[in-house]
Amino acid sequence: MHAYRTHTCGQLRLPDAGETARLSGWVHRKRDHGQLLFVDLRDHYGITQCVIDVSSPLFPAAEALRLESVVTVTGRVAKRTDDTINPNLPTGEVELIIAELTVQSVAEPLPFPVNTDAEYPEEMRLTYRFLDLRREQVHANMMLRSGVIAAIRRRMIERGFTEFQTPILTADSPEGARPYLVPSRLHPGEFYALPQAPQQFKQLLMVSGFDRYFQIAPCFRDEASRADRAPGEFYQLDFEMSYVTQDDVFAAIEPVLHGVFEEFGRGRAVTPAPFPHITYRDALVKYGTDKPDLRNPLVMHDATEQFRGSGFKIFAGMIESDSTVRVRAIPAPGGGSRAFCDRMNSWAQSEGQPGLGYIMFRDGEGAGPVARNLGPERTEALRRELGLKDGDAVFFVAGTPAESTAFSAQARTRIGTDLGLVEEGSFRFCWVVDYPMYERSEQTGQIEFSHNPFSMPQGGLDALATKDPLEILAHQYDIVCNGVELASGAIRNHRPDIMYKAFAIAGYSAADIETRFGGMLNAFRYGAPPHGGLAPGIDRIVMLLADTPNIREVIVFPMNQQARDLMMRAPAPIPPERLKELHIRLDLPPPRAGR
RNA sequence: GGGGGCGUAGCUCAGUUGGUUAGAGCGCCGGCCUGUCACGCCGGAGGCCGCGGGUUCGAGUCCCGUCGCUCCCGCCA
Repeated sequence: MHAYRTHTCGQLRLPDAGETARLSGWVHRKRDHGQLLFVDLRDHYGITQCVIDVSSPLFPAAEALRLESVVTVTGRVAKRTDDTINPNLPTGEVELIIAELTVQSVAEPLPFPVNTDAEYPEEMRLTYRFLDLRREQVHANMMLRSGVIAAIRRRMIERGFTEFQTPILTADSPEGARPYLVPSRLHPGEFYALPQAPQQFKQLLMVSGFDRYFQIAPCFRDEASRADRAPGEFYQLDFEMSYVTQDDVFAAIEPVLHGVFEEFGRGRAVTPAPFPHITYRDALVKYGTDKPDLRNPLVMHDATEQFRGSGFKIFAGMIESDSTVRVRAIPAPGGGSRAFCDRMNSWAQSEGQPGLGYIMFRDGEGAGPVARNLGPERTEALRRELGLKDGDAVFFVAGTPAESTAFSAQARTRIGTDLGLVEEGSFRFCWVVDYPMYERSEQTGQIEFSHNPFSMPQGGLDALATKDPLEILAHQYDIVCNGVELASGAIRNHRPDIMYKAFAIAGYSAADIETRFGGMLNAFRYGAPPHGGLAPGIDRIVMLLADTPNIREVIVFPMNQQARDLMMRAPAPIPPERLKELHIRLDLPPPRAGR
């Protein structure tokens, strides 16, 4: 008989009754009846009830077992009597009668229980991640993640993509986030950088003629974390294609994402391909964000013209004094009660807003202070434009884009949620397209790239030469699911002449470009195919499928919010002799010292 | 860098307008229990109330500072 097991803890069934079996696993739970003891033994595959009574010489040893100790038990598989079957357990029709018992590893008292789904402080969970990972939900999340990655890989290969491993130790490419730097022992004073994304490598692979590349790619960024953004490192499904238009990229990835979400979505509805397209500009008007959650059916309208010169002096005055002010109307079907409107208004005030204006529709006309001041004609025009009826309401958010766009998005979410309009149990995808190539920095007032400097501007060199930079759109797109930005991508700029011009507009000299992107730019001088791609975030995909807002629930060994690995204790100081070998001396005091 | 929330037993939490000896559930230790499956019953141990300072006759509670965790803004093409 095998030293450790003949079956897993999830394997035994009624037909095995009468056989002798050996199981190994963790003591999940014990139920001690004094002269009769049940031990639930758990491994990766499941739980099997083992039983022993006082007639056995092993009984005292079994009674003394600690939760989470690792044991091997051998014995006869017995059919349970009808009244003791556990229908909640796949192995619940049988139990193992313990005849031999070996403790392989003793567990000390646990810092927190493993056999519950209760919530525990993250600090504790991360410090003892190996215990946390034994818990059912977290364990299942990691299996989900592994399955998703395997399915992605299979589907990409089926579609003719080739997987490559691009370098981890590479050059700093200072166009985006702060990189992690790695000192070079062989080259004093010089540093490698960890890639923020394999961006330049994947473009170089297109220039190298491989046509279709992908990688489950680790990416490193030394930036602050968020609940949905891991600090330090994360993974992307990075891919790139040659001789493609934007629509070709969409058509290539939609079936992969749709298929993966169908495969792992446990019956939740998935937007059928082709996914809808929304321009960046439209998204801001209709949803107040470029990450719209389409499960919420509410679509905002620009109501600026209805308020211009109207009797509702607050908005009319704002519109008059600042030409960028917009009034957004958020329809609220079924929201036409005083109680609901007051509640939304109080909520807006609790968010630091002056309030949330509204019109209620009843008896064929608008009610409330806004309607009174606006007058029946404009009110009726609004009602018709928004398709509202008696019992409905419309809310208004006014202001410049900078001060009101984000709040309008919050209000749309709040109103849709409170009215119970948000669809549940579904994945709603869309493409957000036509991002602006440039924007004006709010801090410096300078023109800068709004999204990705590698994007091809729509209209090419001609557009760069003739148009107002702020009017130029890029072949740049995002894919959004349920309000989560899953990926950004672009048709790339593969023409050195257009690159020089594009960077010049953002204030970079030719020498800057040579320094920063010289490797890739040089490659473009020897025949570069038009190409483009996308990079969906693996962690975000698994978060959506696992239905968790916290990215650490889908990463096997995550760091905490301060980018510390509490289990492995990283980062950590380095002994002086190691630093010396790396030609590094720590001269500067820590930022907080000496206060 | 900035803002919000939290910090009481190993864990989850309660703790009144500031008032005697800071509680409960789970876990741990001991006892009882032969059909449970979150087994049940009885008992016990376990606390610098994050840390420092202040107000007060008296602080878990109020004030100031600080540290830690977390969420958000900045940041993340």
